[in-house]
Parts: sequence; C-alpha cells; structure tokens
Amino acid sequence: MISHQLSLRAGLVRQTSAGIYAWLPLGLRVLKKVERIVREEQDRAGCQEVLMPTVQPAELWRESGRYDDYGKEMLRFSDRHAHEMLYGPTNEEMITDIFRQYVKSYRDLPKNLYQIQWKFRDEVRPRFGVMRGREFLMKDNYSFDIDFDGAKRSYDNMHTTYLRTFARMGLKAIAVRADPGAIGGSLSQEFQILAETGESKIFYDAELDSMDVNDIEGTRALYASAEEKHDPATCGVPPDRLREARGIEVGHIFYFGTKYSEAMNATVTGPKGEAITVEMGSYGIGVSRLVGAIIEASHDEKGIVWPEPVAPFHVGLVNLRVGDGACDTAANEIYEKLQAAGVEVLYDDREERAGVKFATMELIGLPWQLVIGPRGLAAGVVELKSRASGESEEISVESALARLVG
RNA sequence: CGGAGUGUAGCUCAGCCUGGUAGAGCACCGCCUUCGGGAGGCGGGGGUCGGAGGUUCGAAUCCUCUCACUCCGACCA
Repeated sequence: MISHQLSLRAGLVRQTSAGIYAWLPLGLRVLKKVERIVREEQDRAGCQEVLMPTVQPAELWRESGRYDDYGKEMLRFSDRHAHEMLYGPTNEEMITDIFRQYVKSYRDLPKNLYQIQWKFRDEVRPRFGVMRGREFLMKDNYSFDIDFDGAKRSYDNMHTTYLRTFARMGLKAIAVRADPGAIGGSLSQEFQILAETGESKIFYDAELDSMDVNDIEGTRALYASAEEKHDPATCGVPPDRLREARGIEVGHIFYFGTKYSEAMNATVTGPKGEAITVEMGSYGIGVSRLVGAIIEASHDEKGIVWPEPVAPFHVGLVNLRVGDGACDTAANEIYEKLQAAGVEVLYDDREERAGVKFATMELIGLPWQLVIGPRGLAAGVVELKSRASGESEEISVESALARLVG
C-alpha cells in the first residue's frame, strides 16, 4: 500500500499497536486540515457540533439491542465497579439518548447534530495503515425529522454536503448505492474515491469521469453503485458507458427511519399533542482514513503530492547552503516575511547536502518549494518550484514572495 | 476466526541448522572534504538477542510456554 509506505517515510504517523497510530507533527497538520474542512461544511449545512465521550455505558446499547448484535468488533471492558463499558464504534444510541432528553417539540425539528471524535472498532485484521485502523477519527452526524419527507431532505442535504466536502480536498468522490449493513435502513450511499488499491468494487456511468467536481447537481444525477447493489439489467446505463472500478470508501450516508428512536423512545410532541417517533439518519466521514486516501489518490514516484487545501504547509523553504552568510540572510528574511504574511512555511535549515534536501521536499510533497542557493543569489534570483507540475522558475525574491502571499 | 511467517542496535537484516566473549548496511555523534538532485574518508557511541521457564559447564542458537507484530483468506458503516 503506497500511501502507507509514504506516510511512514514522510513521518506522518507511527504505529503503536496493530491498527493504532500516533500522529506525528506533519501528519497531524494534515489531519487537522481535513477535519477543519469537514467541520466547515457541516456548519455550513446547518449542523451543530457536539462532542460525545469515547467510552460509553453498556446499558445504552442494551436499549437498542445492539450490545448483543455488534459482536467482537466492539471493544468491551469493565470499570472498577464492574460496570460494563465499551469504547464507542459509533454513536447512534448516545445521540438518541441526548436528543430525547432535550428535544420535546416538533417545532424544534429538523435537527442535525455532529461530532468529530475517535472511534474504535476491533477489526479482526487491521491493514492499509490509517485507512483501516482500529482506532480512527470519524465525523459522524445524525439527523432528526418529523416525517419521511423531512428525513429525505436531510439525507439529500448531506449528499450535497459530502460531495462539496470532498471536492474541497481536491478529491472526486463518487456516491454509490450501498448496502446499509448493520445500521439498517433503506436509503444508503457510500462515497468512494477512485483508486486501484481500493477495497470496494463499484460500477458507474462514464460521464462521471468528465464531470467537474463542483457540479454537484450534475454528479448526483448519474448512476453509480456498489458491487452488491449493482444490476446491469436495471441500471439504465448503456453498456459502453458503464465503468467498473475500485474505490476507497471515505463516507457513508444512511436513512434508517425509526430504528433507534422507536427502540429508545425518542419522540416529540406533534401539532395535535400526539407523540411522534422521530425519523433519523446518520452520516459518516472517515477523517483519518481520508489522509491515507488522499495520498493514495495523489502521489508520484518521488513522494506525496498534497492538494493545496490539505497540505501540511503551503511552501517549503530550502536553504541550500546553511552557514553561508548570503544564503542564511536571504532565507531567514524570506522566512520572516512569509510567516508575517500568514503563509504556512516549513524551513529546511538542516546542514545537509542539496540532494538530500530536494529528495526530502519531494517526499513530503508541499505544494511549493522555494529554493535559496548561492548560485541563484549571485544572479539575484531564487527558485520557485511547483510540486504538482514539477515546473520551476528562477525569479526575484520579491516576485516569489508576491506569488506565495497572493 | 482459519492458514503462513517474523521478533537480534533507531531502521532493514545476517548470525540459529552444527551451542563457546553479538555482527553488517543505513541512521546517529566528532573531525576532514565546501559539495545545486539522497557524496567520500577517518574516528566514535549504541543491543536485558520480545518475555518466562527448561536442557547444558556454557543458550541469540536446542526444548516448552507466552506475548507482540506482519502477510493470505474469511469478516466489515
């Protein structure tokens, strides 16, 4: 798995146990950027952020019946009072519990609550680095509506929000019809990033390949399905336009109606004073998995090629000759100016040979490299190189700064 | 959960078969070389050999147990 190899070589993460990772400085910056984009789009879609505990009491899960259904994937343990506890693999029960305690009237609906929190699923076989870890960071949100029409609107709203979220990360996600699995329910779609190494097989209309990621409506209209739900006879796509590919699942949206609200008695009072069991949906985005998926979708033989919005730094400043007065002065000045302008800059002031520094910069894949060397300085120029295109140009310090700040 | 492996220096691994004072490359530290695409030379530091028992005069090496990790498969919001 190339993304995992690059993650280790670039020092993004360190495995501490099977499927459990420590996030190192560079990797954490990426994780935070992904998290921020997800959060901004959730807020924009009208969701409200909460934060629920990672450790949950078994009683909640007994109420929904899932304590027995979930199986060994759930990490269970007891506290000192012999109370049965678990490390949350998901949060339907807890959010339903919170909802039923505070929301009493149909006038408070619709409501959509989300959190970005660590989950734990005791996978039999963790693999692919952070893409299939046991502990992972996930954005999960839950919608509450008065009826099916409302729930459908919430579902569609999340559909749009997800496409927008992934597009902002430089990713093209395909929303495929999916099996709802253990969550239950009828409406269900997975968001897949195309990658040869993906775990899921998908089928989709070739028109999607040429579709702009920002054309949300156009994208939504086209056919795409997970292997399990695909039927060549009824999909409606001409055979020559049907594509088969592999994908990495980075998001999943579900409508499941009253499965949990009924079991846990989550009702609101309706206009006529009657008790109405709320219609729910849940929606997940694998935040930590996205870090791996982005690398899988964006790298070359030299290393990672970060899309700008999630890059750990905007520019890597390379001082080719540390200890040389002119180089040090120029590099330090540029560093100060970039910092002052709010540009995220990583300054390589190691006493290493040029080749080592270039190789490191390519590996960690920052969008821009600004190279300061004695040869260029003598001619009054520095080198500005784009990681994605590989093109570099020798320009004055002033124009380089203008380009990076602007 | 079935099957197959691997645990020896920070990393990758040799040594184990055939027991006898723990090695290499890379990384790290110092000096030299001043070197714009992962240099070279000299010197140096670093390991309870995953853990516990056992056999033996003597165990990284043989035996038993145990723990961890990896890969293949099944499983999987």
